[in-house]
Amino acid sequence: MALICTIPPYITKHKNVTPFEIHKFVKHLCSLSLHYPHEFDHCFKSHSFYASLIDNSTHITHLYQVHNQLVLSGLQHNRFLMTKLVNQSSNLGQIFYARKLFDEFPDPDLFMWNAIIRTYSRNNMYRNVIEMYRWMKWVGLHPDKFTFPCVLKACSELLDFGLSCLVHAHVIVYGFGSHVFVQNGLVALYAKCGRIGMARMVFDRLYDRTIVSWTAIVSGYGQNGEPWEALRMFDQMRKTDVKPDWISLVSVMRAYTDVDDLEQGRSLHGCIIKMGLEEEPDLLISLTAFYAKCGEVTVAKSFFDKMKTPNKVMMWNAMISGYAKNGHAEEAVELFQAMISRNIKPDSITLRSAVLACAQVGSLKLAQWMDDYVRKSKYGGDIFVNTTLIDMYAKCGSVESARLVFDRASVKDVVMWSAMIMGYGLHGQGWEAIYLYHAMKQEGVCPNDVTFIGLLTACSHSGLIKQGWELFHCMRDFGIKPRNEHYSCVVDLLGRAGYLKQAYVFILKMPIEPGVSVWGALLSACKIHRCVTLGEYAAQKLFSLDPYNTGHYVQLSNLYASSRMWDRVAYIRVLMKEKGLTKYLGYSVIDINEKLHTFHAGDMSHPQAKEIFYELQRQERRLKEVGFVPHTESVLHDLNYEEKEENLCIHSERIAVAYGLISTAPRTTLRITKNLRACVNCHSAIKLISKLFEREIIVRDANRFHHFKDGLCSCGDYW
DNA sequence: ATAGGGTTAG
Repeated sequence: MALICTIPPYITKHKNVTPFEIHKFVKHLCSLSLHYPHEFDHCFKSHSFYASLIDNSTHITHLYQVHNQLVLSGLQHNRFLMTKLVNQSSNLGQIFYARKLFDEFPDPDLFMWNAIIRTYSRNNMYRNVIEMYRWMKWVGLHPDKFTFPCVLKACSELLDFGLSCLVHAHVIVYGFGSHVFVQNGLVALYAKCGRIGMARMVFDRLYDRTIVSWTAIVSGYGQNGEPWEALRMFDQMRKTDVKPDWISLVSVMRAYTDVDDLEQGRSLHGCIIKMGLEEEPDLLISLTAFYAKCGEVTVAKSFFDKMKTPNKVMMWNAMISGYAKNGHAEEAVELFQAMISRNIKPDSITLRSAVLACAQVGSLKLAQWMDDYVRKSKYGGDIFVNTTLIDMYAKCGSVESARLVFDRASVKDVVMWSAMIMGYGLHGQGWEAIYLYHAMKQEGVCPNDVTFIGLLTACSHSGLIKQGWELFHCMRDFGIKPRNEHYSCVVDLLGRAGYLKQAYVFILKMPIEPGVSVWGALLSACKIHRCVTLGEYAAQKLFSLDPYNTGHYVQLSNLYASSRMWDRVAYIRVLMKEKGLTKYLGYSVIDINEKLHTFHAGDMSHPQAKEIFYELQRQERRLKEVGFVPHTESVLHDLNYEEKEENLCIHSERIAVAYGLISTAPRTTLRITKNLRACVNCHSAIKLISKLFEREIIVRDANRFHHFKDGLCSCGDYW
């Protein structure tokens, strides 16, 4: 037959056949074979003919046809062709069809088993991988060098260390103790299980290290919080003949991201361009994450915009988390909303980053929207997402909502308990934090260093001096070494109670070098208790440790102001000018009708400015009526503010309060976020306003929350 | 005939 002589070489040898042509050809052959069965015998019995058809098929219907034809030709028990069919089903993502073929095959051999195991591995169905592996051993087959890599991958994804050890034992028993592919799998496996030491041991014993081995160890250190070691290994790799490929560079990029080394990362980016790997989509994601995390959000955004497949969740995640981590919280939220409107499904990491961004925006309305979204998604039970939600609500001013999330979470670990404790601490609810700590121990959860930071902060924010002191000493019972954050809480506690000398002695006895937070706490205490000499000493330490932070100069100036040492106040002003330090501009944000309104000191730019200032005057009159005396010294000399605005005596938080009062129904709680510390004068004024106008007012300043109610503040006038 | 490594992050 002329037809058959011309078509088979074309279809079997030419790789660029379109699916349509195959489809048509198979159909054609099948129909012809019904009419001329004998003429086609030689063709339908040729294995290479079928093999080629299978390899070139691009749609499941092609496979159905080939399978039908195999059955007709009595080849349905041919191991070679049936395995090929399973493999190709796997390539086309047809997991269930692959399994059906496997199940129908009477006596599968090792090839067939490997094919079905690989199918599950490629589709991230790791439980099935293990199930098939166990079954395969049960029927008496020995796993080989093709089985183990898939099984090891499955162990590492399931994070089952016990199972991993068992499989490692099998590797040795079946004689693959020094096979490179299998060993590479072991390196990656131990690294993922957090046993980087074991990973390194396996790696060191490898005598033929490929790029895959190096990538496994570099990424292993990266995943285990040792980016410096990861970079050191990469350096070592470069001294060998092994050439980096794009997958290995993903891990190296991540290490540079973690150590925040913009310069080195940039130079690696240069190498990537030279190697012609810049268009590699997944490497582009790593580059985006790198630039975003290092603060170069514009560069990152340009990569993001270059993205070819706009539904790659990881790219969105890299950009959203990058924005969130660099003070571009609003952009992060906008991008998240853009993602949803484009119908791209966020994953749990997207949600974590978006929630983190909401926490930074500080709007309770936005926080509630985010919470609703999470609850409707399939990540409502995700322990990471819920922990971030707790943190978000606490930072947006509603510790009650944070508690609701905490209570509805079915699984709780240390980090979640700590986040809730930290939330209470932020709001000065020390007793709640301590109750929660006891409840946590009752549940059998062991506290860690972060738990104690939360507890000590809670005690210091609520003035629970004795309790804080006791808790600090409890840390030893859990084998936790105090860090600077812990010490600074204790200094704060002692300072609050007026034990300034004791606080100083406590610092001198610290077994580690006291850091910025410790001296900062001492300076604050000196400001409250007007202790100039010790305060100056603390300030000197701060200036040498953290010379470009304006806040320390402001604190020292406030200390001088509190002691009416105006010449010193003026001197600080000169000092700051000499050092070229500019004062931060203070601003306050209030959320009214789901819109954020930002005010600077003396701000006249708001459309309702007239009404606001009328309200402010009304407030001033009422305050004077009840005998309120402004703390003129701190107002006039508070370096938080621009000079001309100081003269106006109208700080941003007061404007926000005034606007809140005229824009909301009586008794509505006002929630305000301020970028700097609260000033003494505004603090006293708002306390009175909360009583006179019967409003609860919650102000988040740079350090903590102030709950104003009935003329009092939750901070107890110490901050 | 079949294989291995990587990326966001409370």
